[in-house]
Formats: sequence, structure tokens, C-alpha cells
Amino acid sequence: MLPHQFFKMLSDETRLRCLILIAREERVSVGELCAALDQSQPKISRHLAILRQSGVLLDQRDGQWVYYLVNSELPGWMRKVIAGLTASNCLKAEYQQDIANYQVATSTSK
Amino acid sequence: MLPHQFFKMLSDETRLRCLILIAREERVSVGELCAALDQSQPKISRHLAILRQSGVLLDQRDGQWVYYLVNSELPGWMRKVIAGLTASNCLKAEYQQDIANYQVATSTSK
DNA sequence: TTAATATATGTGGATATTCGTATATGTGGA
DNA sequence: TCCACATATACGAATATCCACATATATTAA
Repeated sequence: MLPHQFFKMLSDETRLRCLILIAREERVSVGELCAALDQSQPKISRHLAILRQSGVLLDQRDGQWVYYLVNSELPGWMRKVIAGLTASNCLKAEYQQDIANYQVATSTSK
Repeated sequence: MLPHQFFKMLSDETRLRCLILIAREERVSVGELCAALDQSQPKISRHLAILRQSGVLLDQRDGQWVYYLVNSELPGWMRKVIAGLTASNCLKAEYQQDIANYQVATSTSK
């Protein structure tokens, strides 16, 4: 994948929020993403499909649920960008709420 | 600027090539960019305007010429992404030709 | 002022993106 | 098998993006 194509993946806010949450939490289901981002299921599913088809994410079915995770075989420069997004303290404020929502959702349901 | 907005700046190939060349060469004029990328002047100018209006690039007029440079006051996470683009050896192959063209153009004209 | 060069922008058309809504598919339990 | 739940996709509409072409603006020199 060419760099500008990778950046196009990250240029949609919903896709970026999905990717950041998945990168931080390792493995997140579609339903959990819908709850954490407070977005409709078709919307989340469509954006996950784009990230999956481009090879950025992988999916694992587990019964009724489908979990998404970051492809561990991405080139180094892509992994660096993703790591920068999840690590950078500057960004945390923007998407912290998603992580908080995810943690509330998973702690109460598990 | 929010992260996804910054990535949208990088999601167009022409914009990305401009940014990489400017980041590497510090200060590049519109005409030099047109020559290096082999693209029309209105096309280059319009993409530079987008990068300027978003604050990623600054412009400096010098007589008839306008030079563009990377805004040195960008947040750290943006600078890291740009540095990753110019440094990464993986990427060089993709955009090396632009740099070679630029060097030919500037060495023969100066 | 006029011409030449460099850069910026207006306009319209082609294409791409995103979304809501509806529906299809897949899975497990009764 | 039938139903409920989770996820995926088809479709059309609204919007955004990108481009080529034409033209406007800015600067310099004559």
C-alpha cells in the first residue's frame, strides 16, 4: 500500500477512532466499537470492512461475534504511525472518551 | 487540527509528494515543484494552498517566486509523521524521482 | 505603462466518499 | 426448524474531492 493510500484510511474520523481503540485494546468486537464510539452498526461495520480490505486490520470470528485487530505484519512505517497515535499524550484527550466507554462496556458485561 | 484532518492532507498523492519534497529540501518554489513532480501549475498551486490554509506549510514570497516550507511550529506528533516520511528508507523508492528531478532542475538553473 | 513571468483562483464536470435505511448473511439456542 | 442476536452489504442521496481550462493577480523589467 502506498503511503497516501494508508493516510486515506486514517482520514476518516470514525475509521481513525476505530483503529486507535483497536490498537490500544488489541482485539475489539464490532458491537463494542459501536458502543464505545456511539455509532450505528452499519456505519462501524462499513469502516471496518475498508480497514480490513486494505490489510490494516484482521478479523477473527468467535461465535456470533467478530473481533478486529491490527495486522501484525504491517510495514514498519505504518506501525510507527499507529504507535504514534496510541502513544502520543497530545492525542489522548481527543479519543480518551472512546477508551473510557469501551472499558465501562466490557467491565460491566464481563 | 485534529488527527484525521491532518491525515486527509496526506491522503492525496500530489499533496504528499509536495510535502515530502519540501520537508527534505527545506524551501521549494511552486515552479520547482511543478518541474519535480511533472504536474501542472494550477494543480500544484491548489494543493499547496490547501496545505498552507491548514497550517502545515508556510509560504515566503521572494520577488516573483513563492517558496513553501514546513511550518516549524507544528505539534510534535505531526512532525514525527513527516519525519517518518522523509527518513524511512522504505518510502524513498516511491518518491526518490521527485527529489532527483528537483536536484537536476536546481543545479542547472543556479 | 506595457509585456513577460510566476503564482493564485473561479468554474463546471467527473468521480469518490459517506451516510441512513433496509435487507441479507451467519451463528447458536430452543 | 424457527427465532433472536451479531455482523455485513446493497442502494440511493447528499456531499466532497479532484481536475482541466480559463482567467485573475503580483512582480519585475523595459
